[in-house]
Parts: sequence; structure tokens; C-alpha cells
Amino acid sequence: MAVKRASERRSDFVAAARDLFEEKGFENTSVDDIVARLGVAKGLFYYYFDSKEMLLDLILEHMLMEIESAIAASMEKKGLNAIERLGELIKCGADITFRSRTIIRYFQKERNRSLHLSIEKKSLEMMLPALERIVRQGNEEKVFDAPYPREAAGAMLFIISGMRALMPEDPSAEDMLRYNKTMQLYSERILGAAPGSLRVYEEMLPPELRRRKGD
Amino acid sequence: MAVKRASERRSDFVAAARDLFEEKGFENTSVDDIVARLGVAKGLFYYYFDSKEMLLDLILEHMLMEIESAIAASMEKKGLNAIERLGELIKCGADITFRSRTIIRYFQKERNRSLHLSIEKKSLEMMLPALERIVRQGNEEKVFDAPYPREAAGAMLFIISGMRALMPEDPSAEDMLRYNKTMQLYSERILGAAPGSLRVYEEMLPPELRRRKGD
Amino acid sequence: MAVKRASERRSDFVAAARDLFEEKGFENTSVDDIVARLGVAKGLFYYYFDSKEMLLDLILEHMLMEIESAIAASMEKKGLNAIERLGELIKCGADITFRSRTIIRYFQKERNRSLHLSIEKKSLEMMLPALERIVRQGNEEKVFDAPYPREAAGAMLFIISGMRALMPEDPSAEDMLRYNKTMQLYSERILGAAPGSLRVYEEMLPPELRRRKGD
Amino acid sequence: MAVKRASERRSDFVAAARDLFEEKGFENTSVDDIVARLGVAKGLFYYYFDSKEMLLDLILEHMLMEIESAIAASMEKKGLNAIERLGELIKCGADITFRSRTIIRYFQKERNRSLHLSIEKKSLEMMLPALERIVRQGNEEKVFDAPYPREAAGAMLFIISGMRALMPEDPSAEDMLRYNKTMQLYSERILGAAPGSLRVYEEMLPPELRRRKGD
DNA sequence: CATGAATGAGTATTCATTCAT
DNA sequence: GATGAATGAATACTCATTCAT
Repeated sequence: MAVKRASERRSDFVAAARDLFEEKGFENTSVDDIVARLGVAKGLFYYYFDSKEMLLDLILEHMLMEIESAIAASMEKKGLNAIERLGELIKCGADITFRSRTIIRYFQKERNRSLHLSIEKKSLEMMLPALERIVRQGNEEKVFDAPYPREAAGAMLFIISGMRALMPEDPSAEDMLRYNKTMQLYSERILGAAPGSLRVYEEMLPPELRRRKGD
Repeated sequence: MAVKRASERRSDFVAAARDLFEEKGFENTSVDDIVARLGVAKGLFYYYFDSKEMLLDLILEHMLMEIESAIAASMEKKGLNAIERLGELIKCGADITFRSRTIIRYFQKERNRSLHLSIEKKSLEMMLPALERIVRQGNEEKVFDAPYPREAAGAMLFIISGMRALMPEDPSAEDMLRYNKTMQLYSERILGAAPGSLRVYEEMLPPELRRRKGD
Repeated sequence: MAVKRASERRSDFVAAARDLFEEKGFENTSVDDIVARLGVAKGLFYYYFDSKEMLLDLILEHMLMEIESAIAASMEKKGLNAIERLGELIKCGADITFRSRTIIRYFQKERNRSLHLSIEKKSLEMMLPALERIVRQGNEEKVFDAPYPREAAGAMLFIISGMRALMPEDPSAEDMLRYNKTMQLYSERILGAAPGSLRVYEEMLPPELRRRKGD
Repeated sequence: MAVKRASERRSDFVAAARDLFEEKGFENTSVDDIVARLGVAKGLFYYYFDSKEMLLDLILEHMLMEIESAIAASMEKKGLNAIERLGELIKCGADITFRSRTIIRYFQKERNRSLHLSIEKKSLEMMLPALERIVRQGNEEKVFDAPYPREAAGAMLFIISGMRALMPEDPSAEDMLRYNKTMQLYSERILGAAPGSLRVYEEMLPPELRRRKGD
């Protein structure tokens, strides 16, 4: 009925699809589901997209580009020392992790292993070099002491993403603080940074939970 | 066809299904595939199992039990110190990882999130307490210094599984050694163990790659 | 509901499909049409056939074999002179024409031209050599005088099939007789046979229309 | 877009459709294809035509009229004897055959049998009476001896169209000559014309293949 | 226990046609 | 006249599940 601008409809489809993929996964989301959610006819989907597969590719591409540019943006800031830079990257990573859940899940599926580019790796491939550069910078600045910077970077990334999984769905303030402290502690140990030097995670806490001066 | 004992038939189905799930994934394995592999009629499947889903649950349960008892076995050994115990557990974990690839893959798929029991978590939930106990033991034995033992255990598990992803498909001897050294280095740092004290990983190397005394 | 023997069901499908193809053509016959006619579920079709295309191939192959063996049978008879042999072949051809209408029509469609084996040609390829041999035999027996036996055979086939098209749907006795006489006349001319020597067509008339002795 | 006169737009559509039908067949040509070729919007098609089917009818009608007038033109020439007239008609037929391939193909499809007007018949119905008149004229002029002029005309038409099917896709000069000679031979026989009297086909050969005087 | 014929809801995709702008 | 977004019925095909034998 209501006629919309092509770009708007397109976005509607993408948004609906993204939601549904998130909710039920790509394979279990039918084109019928998508059009039903928008309340439009099935044919309209194919007016905008060549196939279901192609829609996924679009969403995917878009997400990867978002990730890439977010990382790039955080790395382009001038005049930051290693610790500050680490803070920037980790904040940006938190954001990515949140948004890319769906993609990651989809690409963990075996049908896509054939693509030889698991997005897990893809997203890793984007974060890893950035983090590695920071580790090297920190080593040079003598604030870190991390042999094998690439592996150190990897270890950081894995515990960051893994730890999140350990947290309960609805973490209490206490959970958050505990998560925070442990992340800081083990990050410092891996990077060989001075205890207490990585206040990064702390800054990501909501203000009311932050440690006050003198704590 | 030959009439088999119920339990034997059941096992045949489970075995065939396990193979096929491994080969082509759960979603891509049809009931037709399973009965074709066994050379029996389709109806027989539903004589033994209520649904395809239910068969998966069975297989799963079975696998989880295997994992559970493997972990339990490794923890029941008496008279080991924390470092020895850690070695046992890590070896057992490597084995688990290898065998549970399929399940893990399947449970990473979102349709199963509805089950609220991601196997990733499931298997974590089994490894974690064991590893946590070891960390505590090590703290008591003063060979480790790891506050937040549970989180330390988590961090260990994540870098173990994550690092593997960083390795190339066909790792060279050099890759293996590097993997080994970094695992040891960062494990020691996380656990607060003395440098060089965790020779665990080293022992998992093929003999020709092991460091000789004095290296 | 009612469970039938596989072979019987298969035949039912083939028969229904053959009818429907005849009625509405292959492209315009949907699998839904076929199962609806048999009053069975859609899935059953795919239990017996891999695809709609494959069913057509089956029907086709079967028909071509029928044609081939009919021609072969008519050519294997021993001790016939050219004129008798011609009679046999023409009778057999009439039968074929009748039965192969559907196939021919389907293969006239362009999608199949890609197959480079228009069945028109296919059926021609089967009739032509047989007829050509007869023409040569007739030439040798001095009852025919037809240079270019292959082309003479072709010309015969074309006017036989063409003339039929000229006839009204429900030919009167008079139409039949006229058709008969002209076929005889022009066949004789093409083959260079003596006027009145080819009584073949006459024999195909229903008895009450046949010329009585002395006509 | 530029606003065109209605009649011009109509013609554009007809032309584009004709091309596409020729290229890919009627069924495989979508309205989308047609408007895409013209670079106009889909709705415009339905502004000019009630349906795709109706467009085909239009094209068809148009083609049939072309054929009709071509035949009429060839028959209106004054002062030709039967043999000359035959030549004219055959040349015109060759032209028709060439241009109407698509239509013929389409109308051979059974969906159109419902229309009860196979174009094969349609075009026959147009050629046949013209040829029949020529045969009668030839009979009167004593250059032909063909009883049943209508059927003789039919036989001629069938072998003309049929023989073409016997020729290879890319006929050699030799093929062409052979085709020529046989067409002449069997045409003369059917019409009861003196051997060598029908040089019509010969004249349609490319000049370098024509028989020189005294051959 | 075992068979395999039968079911039917579900899937992605196509396309002639309509209609608000 | 012209646009292009929107429709919806149709199509071939899949597969977990049922059930008569």
C-alpha cells in the first residue's frame, strides 16, 4: 500500500533482516519472516534484493566496513601514548563485539567455512594488527614488557571476548566491578605493565561505579 | 533385513548420525542420509527416536558425559601438585576440544540459543571449576599467585582455545614452538607462576621438538 | 492414504504426466497439476522422481525406444519387396506420428533447441534411413526411379506428415479418399513408381472405403 | 524521460518485444526485459498494452499482415506465366519463412493451441491458395500436370519447408547445390512439369554457384 | 522390529499486473 | 504520459514426520 522511497524501504529490509538474523539466525529466517515483519508482499523483497544470500552479503559487507573504519579512526588519533591508545581501541572493540554478534555466529557455521574467511578471523585480522602495534609501541615506551607482541595481542583479545561470556546475562554492579578488576589485572600481567597502570576498563564503567580518588 | 537388538540399533543410529553431523553438519544432514548410511528404512528411525532433534540431544548428552568423566578422571588422581595437575587437565582439554568440534559448531548456531545451554558455556562450565581448583591449590602451594582464581582460570581457557585459532592450518615446527613458548609465557604471567615453571605445554610437543636440558 | 506398489504409482505418475503434457504442454504443466490429478501429496512426486525435468526425460526416452523398436521390427521382416516394405513402414509411421505428438511439440520449443537434438530430427533420423533403404531397394528392383534416395525419402516423409495437417479435424469419408488418392499419386511421382503401383495408403483405409476390384 | 507521441512509443515497444521474442522466445521474455531494453518504467508498458499476451497478438497480427501483403504483391504482378509466377511466390515464401521463425516457434507451443489458430496453418492458409492458383494456371498452360491442385500445392510447401530441416546448419556449396537439384527434381515431379523446366530454385542460389549455360 | 509409501507445511524465487505519485 | 514501488499467486523442490503393511 504505502509507497516508500527505495532507500528507506531498503533500510527497512536490512533492519528487519538484521533483527531476525539476530533472533533466529540466518538459516532459520525465511524471506517470509522478513516480509511478514514489515507487512509487505514477498515480491517486494526480490524487488530490492536478488536473493536472501545477497542481502546477507550486503549486511555483512556493511558491518565489516563499520568495524574497519571504527578501528582505523581510533588508530589515527595523533599524540597518544600506548596506554591511551589501548584505551581507545578497547572501547572501540567493545562496540564492535556488541554489534557483530550475528555476523560472527553466522560465519561460525560450517557452510561458510568454505569461504575460508571465518569472520571470527576477519574481525580478529582487523583488531589484531592494531593491538599489536600498540603493544610494540608500549614495549618501546617501556610501559609494557611483552615478548611476542602478536601473541600478546591475541591473548588480550581472547580474554576480553571470553570474559564477557563468563559474566551473567544481567550483571550486578558487583559483577561489573569484579570483571573490571580482573580484566585490568590480567591485561597488565600479559602486557607486563605496571600494576594499576591500565585504567582503561575502569573508564568504561558507568560513572557511579568508578573508583573514587584514594580508593 | 536382519533384526537387531534395540540397543544395538540405537547405537548404530547414533554412530551414523555422529559421523554425518561431523561430515556435513546437523542442519545439512537429513534423516534420509542417516537411514541411507545404515541401509535401513526411514520408518525405523522414528521407531527409535521421537525426532531428529531428540537424537541430537542424545548424542550431545553422551558427549558431555564423556567430557565430564574425562575431566573427573584427571582430577581424581591423588598426590599431584598444582603444576602437575594443570598438565593433566590441559592434556585432557586438548582431547575434548578435538572431539567436540562438531557439537561446538552446532551449538554456536543460534537456533540453539533457545536451548539456553550453549555448549561453549557447557564445556566451559565443566573445565572452569576444575581449573579453578587447580589455581587455588597452586596459590596455596605458593607456586601461583592469582587473585580471582575463577577469572584466572577463565583467562587461561580463553587464550588456550583462542591461540589455536591464530595458528595456521598446517603449522610448521617453528609455529609449534612459538605457540608453545607464548602459551607458557602468558600462562605463567596470568597464574603468577615463576618464569619457566610451567613446562606443561612443552610436554605436549612431539618429542623431536622438545627443548633439551640446558636450552 | 492408500498405499500402492512403487511401480504402479510410478506408472500412474507417468500416465498422468503424459496426459497433462499432451493437454497443456510441459511448461504449462506444474508438479501441482500432476499430483492434483492423482489426488496425492506433492512430496510423493519427488519420492519417485528427482525433478520434473527428469520425469520428462523418462517419458521421452521411453517413447523414443518405442519408436525405434517399431521401426526396427518393420524393417526386419524378410522377403518383402520394396513396395511391401514401404507399406509396412508407412503404417508404422502413422502409429508413431499419432503417439509422439506431445514429444514433438515439446522439442520444437526453443529451450530444447539448445539440446541440439530436436526430436523432429530425432524421429526423422530414425525414419529416414529406413525409408532411404527402401527407396534404394526399389531403385534396384526397378520399381522406383528416384535419384537422391535420401532426399526422396525426406520428401515423402514431409508430405506424409504435412498432408495430415491439411485435413480437417474430423475428416469425412470423402476427405479420407481424397487424401488417399493424393498421397498415392504424389508418392508415386516422387519415387518414380508406376502409376497405381503404390496401394499402400489404400490399405490403411477402413474397409468400407476401400476401392473395390475394377475401380 | 522524454515524452513521446503515443504511436511512436507503441512502435518502440513492439520493436523491442519482437527482438526479444526472437532472441529468447516469448515465454522467456519478461515485461521487465522489454522495459529495460527501452529504458522506461514498467508501468508504461501497461499504459500502452493491456497485457503481455495482447502485445504478442498485436505483433502477430502485424506479421501476418506483412505476410499477407507480400503474397498479395507477388500475385498481383500481371502477365507472368505459371513458372515465372511460381518463382515469385517461392522467393517471397523464403523471405516469410525467415522472418516468421519466432512466431512459428511460439505457435508451435501448445499453450496456443487453445487459440485454435496454429500459425503454421495460418501461414499455410495464406500460401496455399496462392500456390494452388499457380498450379491451376500451369495446368491450363499445359506446363504442369497436377491433379488435385490444392494437394499438389500442399505437397510442394511441405517439402520446401521440410527439406530445409534436412540441411546441415552451415551448408557447404555442395550441400546447397544438392538441395537445389533435389528441390527442382521433386517439384517438377509433383507438378508434372517437364524435367529442367523449373529453374526457380537455381535463381535463388548465390551467383557463383549458378549453373552456367551448357551445364 | 522393520519397511517404504505418503504427507504437507515450508523454502527461495519469478513475474505479470496494479496503482499511488 | 511516465515512474517505479508494491502485489500476490504461482513454481519447483525439500524434508521431518506419519502410518498402513
